[in-house]
Amino acid sequence: MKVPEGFRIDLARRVQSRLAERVVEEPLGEFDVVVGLDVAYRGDLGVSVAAAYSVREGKAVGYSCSVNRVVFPYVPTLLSFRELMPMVRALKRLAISYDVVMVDGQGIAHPYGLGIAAHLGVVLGVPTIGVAKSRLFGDVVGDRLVDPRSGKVIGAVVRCRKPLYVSIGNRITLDDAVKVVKELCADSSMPLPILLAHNKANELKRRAATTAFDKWGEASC
DNA sequence: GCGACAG
DNA sequence: ATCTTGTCGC
Repeated sequence: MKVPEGFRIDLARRVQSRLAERVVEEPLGEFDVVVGLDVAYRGDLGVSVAAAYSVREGKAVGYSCSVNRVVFPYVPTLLSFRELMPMVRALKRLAISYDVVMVDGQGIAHPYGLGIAAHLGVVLGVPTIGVAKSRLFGDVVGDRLVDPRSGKVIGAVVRCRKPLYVSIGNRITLDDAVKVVKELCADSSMPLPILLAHNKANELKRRAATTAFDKWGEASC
């Protein structure tokens, strides 16, 4: 799949830069329910899942999903244009309320300061954390990710089984983001909420609907 | 021009 | 991310 005809990458950059200015850094405070978001693919179908995990109860307390036609290719730094809508749709279907959302991808550790976790957080005005399995932007200095242009800290390297690149998405501080991730790193390679979403998405994609798509390319699941 | 590059 | 079964090893 190629970038849609007429898509202006230069304008996409400006949108990212402007939305990045809206990222809010503030303490998270008390929290219980953490939602994990992930998307699995099958051909041109994208299956997104929101998994709600209660720290207090120590178990999953709810799931929601959305099946969508993929409309944009994977392009480093433009992941939002491929996965943001599917993720938002799954999250909006979640019945239970939550305190913070963990997204499989970067927060502000992005060349324009707006990885998918920050993008989703700003658009929905909700607290988000970016948790990536690999690095996109920033220099690794000890256990920190530093912006090579400004020298400012934009993320942290947190070790679960393998190193994870954690950065704030919105309405949280890096210290709180790291605290949340560490607290949910059980024994897997990804924090529990994201792992639950990942597994559920892979389970659902095997029987993804081939019918009932609406005009926006979304189907039930 | 060359190298890097979330999922 | 996805295409893909069994298999070698801690």
